[in-house]
Amino acid sequence: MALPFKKRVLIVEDDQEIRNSFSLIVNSSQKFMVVNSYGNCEDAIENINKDKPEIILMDIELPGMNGIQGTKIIKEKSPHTDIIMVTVYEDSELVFEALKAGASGYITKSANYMELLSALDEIVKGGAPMSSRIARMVIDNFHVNPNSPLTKRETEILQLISEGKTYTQISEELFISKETAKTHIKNIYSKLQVNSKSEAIAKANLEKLI
Amino acid sequence: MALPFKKRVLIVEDDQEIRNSFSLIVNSSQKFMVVNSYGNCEDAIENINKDKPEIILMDIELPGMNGIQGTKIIKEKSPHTDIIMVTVYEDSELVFEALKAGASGYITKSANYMELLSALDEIVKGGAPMSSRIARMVIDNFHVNPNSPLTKRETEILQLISEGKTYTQISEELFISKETAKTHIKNIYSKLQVNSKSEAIAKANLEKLI
DNA sequence: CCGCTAATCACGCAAGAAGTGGTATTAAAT
DNA sequence: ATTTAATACCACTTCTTGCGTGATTAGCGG
Repeated sequence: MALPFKKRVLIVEDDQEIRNSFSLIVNSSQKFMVVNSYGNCEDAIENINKDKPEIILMDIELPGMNGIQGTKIIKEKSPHTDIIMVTVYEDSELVFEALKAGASGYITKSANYMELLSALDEIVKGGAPMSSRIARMVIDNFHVNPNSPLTKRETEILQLISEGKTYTQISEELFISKETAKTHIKNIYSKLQVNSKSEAIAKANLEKLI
Repeated sequence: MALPFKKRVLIVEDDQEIRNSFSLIVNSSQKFMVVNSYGNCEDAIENINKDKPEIILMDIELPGMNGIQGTKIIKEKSPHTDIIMVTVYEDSELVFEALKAGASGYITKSANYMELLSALDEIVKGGAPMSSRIARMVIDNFHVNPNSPLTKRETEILQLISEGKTYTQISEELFISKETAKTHIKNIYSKLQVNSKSEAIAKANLEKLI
């Protein structure tokens, strides 16, 4: 393997021991090299244009700015850097926040030698390394509730509401009168116990009705 | 391994050859057995309570009802059956539709012996087998656009709008006057080129602004 | 220091959209 | 035969939006 083309990896992790152990593992590979490591996001952000990492292993719990906030800022400054979160928690809120912030992978600190390197490989080949549990969490998040209280027509209309359509547009699109659209929407509101379009959308997303 | 505890696998696939080859592979494993295989969803749905599969390998392109529609119906009738889509396409629309319908995995027909069995293993241990590209596609879907045209405050307000809040609620929650909330919302509308809350939500989701 | 942007606050008025509360008919499904 | 889903209309109220205008304060970068 051609040495000059090793992928540049940056580590952001406040625990010195973990930092060292990860560095050793990454550097042991023919394909990767650690360009730098920091104990906080602020330093990493400051030096991002100098370090030019292609991949960052990012802790979430950090002194000062946390890893999720840091991920957002780094992705703004360096959009093509892939970030893998490395954390002890598999808490669903944190996972989704991290993914929204721009993370492309999510592994736990218990990752061993092989798991860490295969996560890096996975990133390089355009994938998204995740533990089984995270993968399932993410996929489950897409699932639409099959036990919706809404009828087919109501769901159809709720869908159009979520696309930002007005009463008039909905009625035109479905070839029904505006009054009928209103009736359906009234029924949707009463079933979902809401009283506005945006509340209906919020509830629909929350309960995965669309 | 205890034979009576083999996991029950059902195959829905219209190509006889693929059906046979998948059957052979699955049956070759100590951990899985093919309980039945069908060339269309209709037959699979009809016999679902008799076959009692724990896992279904489901094709998408099928004569009659397609695999996505079939997945929806099967998940209604048998919520605990895990469904893995097996298809030639990795088209993003189809993938997301399949996941919304209730699929827990997504592999391609080119999957070999090992890939197929490890997908089944992955499902059994509560994961979500996917190819690298699909995993990335799914994760990318979470990423929030870091180049939003909106200011921090406007994003904050857009967030509240998406939660179904009224002008009054927004102003109360942010300790600002109703008039100020209106001003911000007007600015949001002009930046997003929309003219209602629900359109703003739609655009925000589309462009991943929140 | 100056200029810009963001964030805040405020008023008014008209038109249209949305929401509330009824009633009612028809077809399909059970 | 009864219920559910889908359709439609009316009347009335309230909220939202469009358009315009103006002003203050804080913070940032040149």
